[in-house]
Amino acid sequence: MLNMEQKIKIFKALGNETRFKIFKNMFSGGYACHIDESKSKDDLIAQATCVTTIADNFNFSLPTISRHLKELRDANIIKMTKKSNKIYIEPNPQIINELSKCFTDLVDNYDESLYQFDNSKKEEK
Amino acid sequence: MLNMEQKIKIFKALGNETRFKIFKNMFSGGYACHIDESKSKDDLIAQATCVTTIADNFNFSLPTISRHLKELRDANIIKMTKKSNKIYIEPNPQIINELSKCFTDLVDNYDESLYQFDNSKKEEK
DNA sequence: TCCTTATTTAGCTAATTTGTTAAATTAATA
DNA sequence: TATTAATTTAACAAATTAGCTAAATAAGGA
Repeated sequence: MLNMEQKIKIFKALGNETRFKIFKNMFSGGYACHIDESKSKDDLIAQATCVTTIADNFNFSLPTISRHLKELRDANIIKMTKKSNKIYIEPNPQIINELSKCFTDLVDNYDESLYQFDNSKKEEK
Repeated sequence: MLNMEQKIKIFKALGNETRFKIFKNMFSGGYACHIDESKSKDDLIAQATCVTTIADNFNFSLPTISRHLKELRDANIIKMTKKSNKIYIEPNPQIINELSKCFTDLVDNYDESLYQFDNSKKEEK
């Protein structure tokens, strides 16, 4: 389960246009490429991409993108794995699933709290 | 459907501790109170709370909380309704449901894109 | 070993955010 | 009508964020 601090970190990370785009592209396969042909195609690392590849998609300097990636990593949204002199980046779907669950829980609890005041609404569920 | 700009606005809004707490309390009923006894109990406005009540829960000045609430409203996370000289505040569960759906969609799409590389994983679903 | 590639760190500036208090606005109430 | 209550706006300061370039680090290849 995510604690409040972790959730806020995730929101902060995704509340910036550049980081949000990286995140989105990451998950929708925008950067995905099979870099290491010697590796099996189900090897996530081989499919993932590196800092420079991501930076090429933006008009910002490499160090700037590097720092954005660090923030996404600190928020646990992406995983970064060093392999030789490159860093391979993968999304972390688990954390997004958890976050999604937090939201639905919150709304479900809210719906329930409304029923305390109004029993007629129970039928709508 | 939420566009990118709207999503980023929501993340930015929730990426601040004070605003996150307001949001959380809002949904978990922390501030909920039946203010207007003359109104039906299923009247959301009557159950909602006002700016000063929320500010009482924080060690920040009223204008500061007022501005935080404005940001939550601009992100469509809460609704603010003026009634006489008070502003009644309710959460907007719809937007949170939508956001939650965006996340699950993203993860689902990501999972699918993985299956393109590895058919053996399809059974796990 | 020297050069190249990939990435991060350091040091800096500009922009944005977050807080403050004081003043303005709006509506209810005495 | 004068006062009080609820809220926002304005003007400002401090902290944080987001960008840059230059330098440092780490690994691979000639």
